[in-house]
Amino acid sequence: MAAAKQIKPTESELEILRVLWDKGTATVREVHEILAEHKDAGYTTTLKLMQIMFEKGIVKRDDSSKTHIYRANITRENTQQQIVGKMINSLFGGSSTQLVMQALGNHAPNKDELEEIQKLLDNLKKQ
Amino acid sequence: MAAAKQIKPTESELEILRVLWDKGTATVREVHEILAEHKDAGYTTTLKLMQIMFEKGIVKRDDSSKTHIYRANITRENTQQQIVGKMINSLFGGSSTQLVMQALGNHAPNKDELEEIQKLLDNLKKQ
DNA sequence: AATTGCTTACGAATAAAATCGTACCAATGG
DNA sequence: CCATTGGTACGATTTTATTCGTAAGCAATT
Repeated sequence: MAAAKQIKPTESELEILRVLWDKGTATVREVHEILAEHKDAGYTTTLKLMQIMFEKGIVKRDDSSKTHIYRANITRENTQQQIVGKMINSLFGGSSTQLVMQALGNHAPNKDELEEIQKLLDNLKKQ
Repeated sequence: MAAAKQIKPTESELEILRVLWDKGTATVREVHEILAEHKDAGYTTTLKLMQIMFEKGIVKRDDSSKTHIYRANITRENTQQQIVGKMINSLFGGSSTQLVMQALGNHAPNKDELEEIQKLLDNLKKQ
């Protein structure tokens, strides 16, 4: 198995990744339009960031036509795992439970979600 | 009520805060000794960071004697909430459930912890 | 009184991230 | 054919975070 990539996207890179994860593929302009709704930075800034991400291997791109088409090269799941893991260690003294309590306490889920969590919990209990 | 502080500690600042949260109060040297176990940076680096944190209001200090005594000026709970909240939005599309599943799935808690989570879950279900 | 050791203060260097201006290229429409 | 439009490339600047060297104060010890 290939060594796990130990890549740590910056805050801005994460914003871009979110768009790519949602859309699957996107051009710089598409990404930029979406980011611009909430953030204000010029087009070339987004472009440059995506170029840097390409150099780092965080995204792939198809440059066969003039307008390049980007896609994420790391999965949402892996990135989540990476970041959550680090946060558990740095903020919750290594206890995932503490994190879970914090998350549930402050952002209560609805009925369906509660059920889902219950199921996972039941599974964990069996082991 | 005073407006909630929207302070975002950096990575290094978080390391220092962890020590202060654990110990309650500490001198620069004490903090530094602990950090130095895992990280390698000079004493004045830690000092400077703590001075900056003081300017930002992240920590308080008692400078009545030569060796200043520091303590955190933001709570662990608030900071956790802040950071977890942001992560839920930026990485999990606003769904705390997704974060919880991720955390539990990859860092399974032990029996006692499972019970604790179960209790919280039961409480949430009642509402 | 001089030396040593521990402290804070603080400017400055370095590193990393984000931003933007400008050049340049290709396709398109007049 | 030329101007316009929309794209990439890329150097330079700005901003933020981190690191450290050096000065200066103070107290204890020689």
